[in-house]
Amino acid sequence: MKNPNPADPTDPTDPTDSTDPTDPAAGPEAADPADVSRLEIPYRFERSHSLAGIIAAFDSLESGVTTETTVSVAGRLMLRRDQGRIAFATLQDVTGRVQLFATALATPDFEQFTALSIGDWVGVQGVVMTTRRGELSVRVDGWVILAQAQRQFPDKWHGLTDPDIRYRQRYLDLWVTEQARSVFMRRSAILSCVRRHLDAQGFVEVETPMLHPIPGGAAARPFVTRHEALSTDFYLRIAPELYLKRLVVGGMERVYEIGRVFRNEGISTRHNPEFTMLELYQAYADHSDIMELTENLVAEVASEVCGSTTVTYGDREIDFTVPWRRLTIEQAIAECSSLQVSLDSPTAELRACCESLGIAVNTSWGSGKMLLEIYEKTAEPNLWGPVFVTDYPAEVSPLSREHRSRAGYTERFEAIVAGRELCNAFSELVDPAEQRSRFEAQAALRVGGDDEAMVVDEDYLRALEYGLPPTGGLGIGIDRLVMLLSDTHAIRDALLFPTLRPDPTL
RNA sequence: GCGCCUCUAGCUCAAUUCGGCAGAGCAACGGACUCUUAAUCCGCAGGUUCUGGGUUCGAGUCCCAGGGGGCGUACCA
Repeated sequence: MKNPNPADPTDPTDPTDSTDPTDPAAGPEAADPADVSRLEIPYRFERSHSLAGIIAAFDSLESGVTTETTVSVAGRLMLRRDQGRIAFATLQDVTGRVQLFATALATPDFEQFTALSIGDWVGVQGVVMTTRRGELSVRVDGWVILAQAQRQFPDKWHGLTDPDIRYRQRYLDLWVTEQARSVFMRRSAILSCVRRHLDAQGFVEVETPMLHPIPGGAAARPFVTRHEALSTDFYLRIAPELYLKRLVVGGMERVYEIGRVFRNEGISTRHNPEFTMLELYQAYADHSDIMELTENLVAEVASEVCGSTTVTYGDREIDFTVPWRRLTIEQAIAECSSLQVSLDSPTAELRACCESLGIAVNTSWGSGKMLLEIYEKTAEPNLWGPVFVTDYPAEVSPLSREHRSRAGYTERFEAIVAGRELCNAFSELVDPAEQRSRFEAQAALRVGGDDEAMVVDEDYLRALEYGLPPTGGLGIGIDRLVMLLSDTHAIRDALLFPTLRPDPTL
């Protein structure tokens, strides 16, 4: 540490030099010895321990012990208990809280220390000790102010409850809402765990464009933006899928991307206009391989991040232990509603079924779309899971390969957990001619007014014509995974800065 | 987008069915206090009651319009 005593009286930059109230030459401006705003802010501070690190290292210290170990710590002052000639304060950093113990004898500029405000950032250096009551503390043998809180912090006990302030001023929420801190630390742990597992299996992380000349890879309304130099509109990507499969054509046999995708659709407890998607593609694999990969990945992440493959979600438990259950769409419908329907059912029967469920049937819908709607209405919200729902109709799966033994179906599956889709995956459609006709069917829907239908991507078709080997692909909504593994029920609680209407008062 | 609910001090909340002087705790500020744990005690200050209209002798409260947020719903992952 360059400057072991931040308040060293021999240090020419010591801020206390300029705040001597007895110095008549200082004039009226030097009136208040406790005015912290006059202290100089250093350019760096060398820290020896995080606060959790202090707790871990001195866990078993008995009451009333003063060690000979000097540490330096930093964080925000969150509580202060002045006691005359001594003072206690609670220092907090992202890892935890430790008490500071200051005395008029041991602490330089004691008066200024007790004038610190709640929320001020301080760096403290001193010996580790326990108080008579046994509270692990750092004695303030030296200290510097690292930043002033010029605005008042929220109530030290109640914190923030207004969701609007919590999301708009996340920088405050993170200090006063313990749960918010833990969710975001866990989110970070989940992401690094996912990457570690995929890397270990030989997957390569890649980055593909976010500005797409043609929106593709999903059915969603895109955001449009403009590149001035090229005089061209671009779309913010709604999925990286088609670029990742181009990379498999290019010989990158196992690729994944974790990144933001953008969909110009509604905001709800489960939807944010920008969200994080994991997509991966594995050459030579089919949907069964991807199912195994998915359940193993999620179970391992749960185990490492939550300590168990069984986690609590709301008032129930989710057991991610492998293998997960598998159900075809028809089986899922039958189990949840006792309706017996499939692609083989007469169209009139499917239509009647939709109408009795209150689903407004569009004339452009085929049997596949009606079957999917029936599934989404009757089964999906009632499946607790985790369960793989398989064999989606080709009509609603324009990028999936036909089922090897069931005509009209594809080798596509979704994992359903807590009544919601966690992932979407399939044996990839590799036949360029078939892909062209699926795109054209989508384009026809688009002409019919469906502005979420896909458009023909000629370059992607050209790539397929060079040859895409058998490939399995997977997309996982990372935000939803974070929600499931952190027991949060609104996506904005899993996002540091959820999309909000701009504050009209700013 | 639609429906319902909500907005009071920096923060958390009060303000008597059905309209009658806008208040408390914490924080801040001044003071006391050598082992506190949301420290305690004394004192002081703090308001465009989201905004704009209206009804009324009188509006935080009732009505209308607008704004922010929440929940549900639709699209969607």
